[in-house]
Amino acid sequence: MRSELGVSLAYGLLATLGQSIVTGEFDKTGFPTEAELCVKFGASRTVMREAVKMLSAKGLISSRQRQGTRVEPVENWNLLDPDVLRWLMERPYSNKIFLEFAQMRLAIEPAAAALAAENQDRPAIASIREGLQAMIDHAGQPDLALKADIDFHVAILKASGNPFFWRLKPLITNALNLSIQLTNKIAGHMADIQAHESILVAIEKGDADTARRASEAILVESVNLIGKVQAA
Amino acid sequence: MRSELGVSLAYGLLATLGQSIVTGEFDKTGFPTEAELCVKFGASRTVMREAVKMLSAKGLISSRQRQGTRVEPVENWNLLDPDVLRWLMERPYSNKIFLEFAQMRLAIEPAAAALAAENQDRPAIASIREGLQAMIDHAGQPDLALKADIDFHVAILKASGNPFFWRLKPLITNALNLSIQLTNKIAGHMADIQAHESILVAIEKGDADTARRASEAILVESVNLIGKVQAA
DNA sequence: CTGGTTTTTAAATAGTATTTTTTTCTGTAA
DNA sequence: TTACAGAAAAAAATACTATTTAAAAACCAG
Repeated sequence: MRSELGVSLAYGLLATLGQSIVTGEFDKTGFPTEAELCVKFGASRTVMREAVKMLSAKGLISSRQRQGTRVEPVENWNLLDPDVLRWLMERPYSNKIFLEFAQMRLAIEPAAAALAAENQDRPAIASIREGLQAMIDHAGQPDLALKADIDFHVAILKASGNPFFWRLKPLITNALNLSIQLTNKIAGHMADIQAHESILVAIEKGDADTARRASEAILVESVNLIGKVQAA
Repeated sequence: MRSELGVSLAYGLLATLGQSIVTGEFDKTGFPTEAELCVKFGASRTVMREAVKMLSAKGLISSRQRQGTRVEPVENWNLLDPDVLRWLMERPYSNKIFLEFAQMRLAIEPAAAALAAENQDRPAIASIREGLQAMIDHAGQPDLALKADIDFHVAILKASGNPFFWRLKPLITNALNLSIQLTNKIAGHMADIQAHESILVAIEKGDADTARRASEAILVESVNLIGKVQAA
């Protein structure tokens, strides 16, 4: 049996099961046995075991012989996994996690901006500028502007030269897609081009402190905005 | 065939293959085919495929039909995965990654300390104090002091109340084990108890700014120390 | 450049091994 | 005779093996 979406069967099951778990579908009934899952999804045991292994690698479940497979408590879920975070953000009643995510960005991105100013990786800084230019060029087209906004922020992570920051790219890309849409929805809010530009200018000048503060300014604004959305 | 170490066969293979990949063992020869791996490790195809699936979930390899399995470029490896980071830190010539890791801590931990001061989660703050007390009590015993030091830092992440910070626990625990040993080795250096205590006091008082600065002080010191080790 | 061949992973199928819980049995002491 | 402790057996679930078929992509012959 082939999956409908072009992805492999195992990855299709991974997504289906992952979403079910974060929405609490197995909270009461407990997680099914391998055999039950195979029947339910019409997949072979081999494929099902691969999917289960990947879910347990993400911290969502754990399996033990004779005891079966159990959903792990939420605090063991790997929020830093892009899939896990997306599943969580897509489910209903996910307001809190948007705020917590914004708090984490507030720790990461100003530090990355400061490092980028020190690091002076010219090609990487050029892609920050490209992101900003795309934001300006597509100001009227929400989808393209969203993508450009994300590119801008991710390019700063790259320019920091620190692979730990750069590694957050898939996480941030994924989450910003949902996060920016949320803030734009309520207030008719649009990204502040000037604020973004002032980060870039500081990085280009090699002024780490100013870059840090400019990044902080945008993110504090973002945290406040999400707080407002939640109140509404 | 059962594994020697009590871990499951798939997890044993995961570790063996993961370490081989980060030390560059397959750089020249290319990654073996499933069949070759099965022969080499005497495992069944199913188990081998589970291990390969987990490695690809960590970004180290990718598989495509007919093309075989390939080692991904380093920038695709998931450094935020505790296993991947440990494998990288344990291999020779890993100095750079220690510095980069310290830079990331410098972004995260002061922010977590500030949030902890605002959050005032009493039980969590109590465990920070327990960590500090253990550092004092076991000052003469390197192993216990190391563990206490780690407990202290991790407890701050917990006290922040932000699950993204808390999620870094396995990563930080793993990496600090190797990192603190590195800094202690060279200089005959010991953890600075007073500096640690000043973070705790600020958190207890609810003074976010002071907590942030105290945490920064320790980590800047740590970054410098690692820089010195590299010079040596 | 086209169509078949080959290679390699993807998936399915069936069965064995192992572990751990639960139940049942049994022997002994009150 | 009953109660209980401990041992033995059964059962349930995952862990693992072995093999086969399918599909995709590269390769090669014509």
